Amino acid sequence: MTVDYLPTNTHAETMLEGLGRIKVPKSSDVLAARLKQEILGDGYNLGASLPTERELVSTTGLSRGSVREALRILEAQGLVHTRAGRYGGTTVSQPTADHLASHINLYAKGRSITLSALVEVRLALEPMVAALAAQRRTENDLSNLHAIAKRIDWAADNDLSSFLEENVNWHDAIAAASHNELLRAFASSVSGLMFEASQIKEFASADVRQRVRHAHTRILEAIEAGDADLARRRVERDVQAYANILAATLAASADATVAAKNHGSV
Amino acid sequence: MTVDYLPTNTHAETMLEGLGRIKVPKSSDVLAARLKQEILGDGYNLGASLPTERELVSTTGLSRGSVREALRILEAQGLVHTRAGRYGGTTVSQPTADHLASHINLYAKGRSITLSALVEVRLALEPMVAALAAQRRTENDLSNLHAIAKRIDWAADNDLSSFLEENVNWHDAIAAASHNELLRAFASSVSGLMFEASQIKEFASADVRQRVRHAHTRILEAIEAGDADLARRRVERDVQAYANILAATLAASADATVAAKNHGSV
DNA sequence: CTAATCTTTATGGTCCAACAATTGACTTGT
DNA sequence: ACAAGTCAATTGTTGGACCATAAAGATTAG
Repeated sequence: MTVDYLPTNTHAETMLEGLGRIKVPKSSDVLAARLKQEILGDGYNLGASLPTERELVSTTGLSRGSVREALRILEAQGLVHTRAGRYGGTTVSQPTADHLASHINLYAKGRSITLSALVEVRLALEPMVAALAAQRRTENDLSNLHAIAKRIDWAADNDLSSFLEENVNWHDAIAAASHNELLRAFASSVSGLMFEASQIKEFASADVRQRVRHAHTRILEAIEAGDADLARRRVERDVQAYANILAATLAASADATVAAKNHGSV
Repeated sequence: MTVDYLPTNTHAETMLEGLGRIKVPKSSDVLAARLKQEILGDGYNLGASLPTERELVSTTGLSRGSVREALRILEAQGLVHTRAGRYGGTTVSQPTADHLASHINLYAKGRSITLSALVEVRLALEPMVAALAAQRRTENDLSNLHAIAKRIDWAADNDLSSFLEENVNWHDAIAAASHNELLRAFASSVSGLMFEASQIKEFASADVRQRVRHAHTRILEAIEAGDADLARRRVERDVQAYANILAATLAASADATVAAKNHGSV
């Protein structure tokens, strides 16, 4: 990949005024950007096959290594998927919700987002989620919620770890019932982050667990009844209550952040 | 990278019951995951240098190509940054808000999120953003907002395109004033998506522009006064009004989606 | 002595060529 | 008809070589 550039003429600054630093992009980045453009444009439908690596080599003039690096970039962005073997190759795909959640997690962990900041986001998202869920929940959504509620009831008295885990599933199930994919991705990511934080500190005393179960019951009632406003208010109160307990617990120990601990795979 | 696997013994299914498909991960994925774990763990601080490519080659036993593919993956996730030249190398970095926004955009575009779904998310986020902004805005935040408001006033009567663009800046400035980085990243991404959608369809008649300016004035007043509840209510009304106009416009033309058009660079 | 310039060299960027592993279609045998 | 084996195109991986970049250090000019 040849790039036009001018030799550094230190003396002749008189001309060439408007030139800043000349950045020479990497060939893999250029190819990744071009392919991304074609994928997002109207060139490729979902599941369509991109040219093979060796075809890309011949059409672009780059080496196979550079082509492969470009494809790794696109793969990390969830835009393509590659399969080895004959009739394999690189096909166009959609970024999954897990993909997005993973990037949200990376951002939150990298920035050391505080727990109280997470609560604020949750306070923004979850009431809306519940309201939409009340309007749109299907029978399937409801049976999922009932099943999870049952597991939570069992775990509350037996297994604290799975109690917290099922709690995340609960929130995700409600988010799914909202039938708004973007909202669900946001809400579930935040729930996941809260879950990790809850494992670090030791919330969820027996009393708290009891309150959570009660709140869930009332929220599910509202969603089942299709009462959006009621569901919103109850979730609002629930999250607020959780935030208060959190604040009390944090009163002594300095404000905790979402530490960069373990992470899910992309 | 050697991987233990069993030859496909089609007959002897009697034993080995619980074995599903054995996936053989790519060496670059394995290395990327391991490095990611070390970065997110307590191994590396921000700005710390990873081993050089050639060092990784010798310590991992992989080829340089595989090592570089792993590094491209981490780079696409915003976890590292590489510089060429002596004393260059790979250093640990934080995913930027733009990075996250780019991935959110990819998700939304890939899923063909509807405009009404975007409005729902906005309706969840922006009132909270405004309330927090009212509580926490600094003098700097306010002067930014005033400057943008001025530019919007000018553009409203002259340049429709830059009017819409400054509108995005306005929303981002409020989100910045909330001083909640995660909330800001979410809200700004959604604003950006709405902006693209607004360019496709032709909202923003003269009447709408006038309403927007008036709403902005009243919202800024509330934020400047530090009245969180007032700011929340006014934003709520503003977004709701926008949603209504949108619904009316969409009444005839079938519900539009966020088409996969052009995209910003990661 | 100071400042500009050249040199050095460790590092990432790129290319090439070859072989291994994978996998689904095809062929063959029974 | 079904099972097993063969084939071929494609990604996966490796090794080596060389180029481009950039900052520290050495040299030179004034």
